[in-house]
Amino acid sequence: MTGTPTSDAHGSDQITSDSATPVIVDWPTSGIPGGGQTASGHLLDGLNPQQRQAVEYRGKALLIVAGAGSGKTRVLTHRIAALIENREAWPSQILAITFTNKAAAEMRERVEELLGGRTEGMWISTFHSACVRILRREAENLGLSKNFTIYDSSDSRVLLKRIIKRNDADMYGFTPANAAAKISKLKNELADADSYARNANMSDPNEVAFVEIFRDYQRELLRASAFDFDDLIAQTVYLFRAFPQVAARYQKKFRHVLVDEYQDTNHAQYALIREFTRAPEADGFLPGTDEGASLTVVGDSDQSIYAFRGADIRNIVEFERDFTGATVILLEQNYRSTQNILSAANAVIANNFDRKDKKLWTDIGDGEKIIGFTGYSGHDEAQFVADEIEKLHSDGVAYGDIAVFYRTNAQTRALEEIFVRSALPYKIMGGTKFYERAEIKDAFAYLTAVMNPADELAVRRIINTPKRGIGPATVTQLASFAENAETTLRDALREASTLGFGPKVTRAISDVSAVLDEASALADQGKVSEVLTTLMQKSGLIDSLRMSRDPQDEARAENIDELVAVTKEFERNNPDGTLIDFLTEVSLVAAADDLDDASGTVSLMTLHTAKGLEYDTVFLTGVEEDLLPHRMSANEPGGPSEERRLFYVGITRARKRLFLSLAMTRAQYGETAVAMPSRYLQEIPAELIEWRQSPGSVNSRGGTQSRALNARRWGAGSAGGSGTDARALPRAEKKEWPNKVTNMVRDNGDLELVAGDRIRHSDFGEGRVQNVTGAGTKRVAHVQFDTAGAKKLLIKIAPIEKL
DNA sequence: TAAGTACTGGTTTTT
DNA sequence: CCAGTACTTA
Repeated sequence: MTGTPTSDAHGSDQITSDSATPVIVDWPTSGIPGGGQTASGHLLDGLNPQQRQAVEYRGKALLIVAGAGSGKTRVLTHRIAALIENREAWPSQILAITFTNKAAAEMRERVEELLGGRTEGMWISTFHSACVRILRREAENLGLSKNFTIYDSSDSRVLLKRIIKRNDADMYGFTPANAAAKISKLKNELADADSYARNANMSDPNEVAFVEIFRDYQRELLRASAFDFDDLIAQTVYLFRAFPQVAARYQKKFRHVLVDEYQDTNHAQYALIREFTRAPEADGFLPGTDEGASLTVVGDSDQSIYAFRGADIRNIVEFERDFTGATVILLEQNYRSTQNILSAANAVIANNFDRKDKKLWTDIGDGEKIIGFTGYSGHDEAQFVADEIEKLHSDGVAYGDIAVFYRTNAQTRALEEIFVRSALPYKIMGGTKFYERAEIKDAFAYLTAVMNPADELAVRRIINTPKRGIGPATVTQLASFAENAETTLRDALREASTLGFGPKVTRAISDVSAVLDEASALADQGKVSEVLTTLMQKSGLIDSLRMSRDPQDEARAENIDELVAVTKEFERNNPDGTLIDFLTEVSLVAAADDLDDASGTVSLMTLHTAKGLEYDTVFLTGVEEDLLPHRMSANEPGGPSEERRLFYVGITRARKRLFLSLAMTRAQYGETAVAMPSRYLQEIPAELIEWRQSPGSVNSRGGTQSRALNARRWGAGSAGGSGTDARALPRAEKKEWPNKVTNMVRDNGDLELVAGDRIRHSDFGEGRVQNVTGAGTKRVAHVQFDTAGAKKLLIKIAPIEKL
């Protein structure tokens, strides 16, 4: 222990309170390569020479260029474990930063496994969580509330919408979405309204309007004591720069900083890393003798897919220049995929110019060929995916080892419809749907209003939810009263009786105010779930949903019950957790629950979400122009290259089997449009793909002769040959394809089916029921169709009739 | 003020 | 196709 008065004065005991960790000035962080090699011996077992080097290297800066599947997480976790095991660092001196919550959770788990616990005090988190932690801890030193709210992008847009309207800036073509994008971009560059204004052409009214919006936006955030996602990073950087003694505490604490997915860091994140690894300044009491922390970054510029969000590929390309004396280690051996899959990936990515040539290789053999399929429509494609999954499953492949990828979330609709019909268990990953539902956001707004009364956005959201007769006019009056009295909207509610509203309105306002006060008192004693239930009951929200005659409101009430269950779960996991902790977690960890219950189900996700994951079998769907590359990025500089990397990321997720599929027509905005095969498809050597149905053999009018030939040729080789070929003829006669599943019979009610029944299905024609399994609404009919092969159908919603 | 209707326009990826 | 919006009416 340094035990100096200074560290106490600055509360550094707070930082290290989780253990008796000394803030050691002369801790041996570097220059002792191999110190205690024996101790980490088992940590080197099974590593190849490059991986081993990456684990053992000790120096100020290390860049590990890790190709897809080359074991980077393994290297990173082993490196951390070795540092601890060799007593080169305490757990609390480690800061490991990942890009997603999922990656952080996985890393923690694996380090824990290697060390048998002993990760107490280690910071393994995302950029955003780490920054929130620091900002909450330091907020009060800076005159900010530590109860600040974190605005997600939709909150930002709501706020911007009001500002734009107020400023009449829509005249200049500003929308909440484009203003938010522009502001986000600037914040990622560590620019603020003033610095932007200095460089902007202020004779352009457009620019003036924007600067105005930016300023107002930031002012409103401050007034509400709120940070948006980008602020979390940028404000932490500002904090460190403005208060070197605060920065020094963290610089002394963290001796080893490790950053995953370094290619996806933006400028603000880069600056933050620089701050963390800077040598701490003398703080007036202690000399600034310490060296900066050692930095390890892992990345692969071929997997940079977040440039659209400000990720700066130069951060990784210029790493050696930025950090003098840096060492670079290259990991090229792939332990994940078959050679066929890697060859396809290598061939595709080779088309990106200005990249360092890098070739993934494996010694596990060629494996199966990539399978290609072209459907008539998105539904046809989805049916293919479902059929193949069923086939694999009956061959013993677990659903949990299968994933389906797509470029845009809109593509899930067709997949979902077919999967539900086919009774395939699936889970959509990363779709933060639950937390985006209106009723859930309402519930959060109540909690937020309790935690941070200054948050006007939250108060506005709940003030008339449920409807209590407080209309926009009343809200505007309240807000302008607050503005004039230089107080908050929340406080204005308390003054309602003095503001001359009608008795009914006044009463309604005071009631809301009282409910918030009551909950606030409760919040001081902990128990998030009690705060929530109180709010939901006394505000009348839950009752209004239960009483409603809108059948959907029943489900909404259930969602709120579900949220209460989430808070209880939170209390179990965090006995000391406060309301602040809960709200922080949910605003930052929208999709972390994906980890646990995804087993036993097929995983559906976007290509972006897929990064960092791997599956035995991968279906990469919608490999079409305008989708991949997406039409929005096709014309942007660097767009097609980034989309190619996205494709590359998708391909390299597959361990054993890769399916590439596309459709000739794709439904969008309710209309069907003709789709073209993606340009990237032809970058894959033809001999690597076995086409079940190639793009050339299908045209948009339906089946063709060549298609039939083709289908027979490939169909003979594939197991069963059930679906695809046989459907060619009946389908070709149809004028329209079944791309509007929603319009069909959705509810067969209690249609009774037993083995032996004949049925007719709108797509598959006639067939005989073999078997019925499941119960209630989940009854599934196993049907042998005359022409379309065997299918599983969810009886309740399948478009079928009994004959 | 609230509820209901007609209409628009927008649609990439995410912490 | 959908959500969100503007406009009507009670």
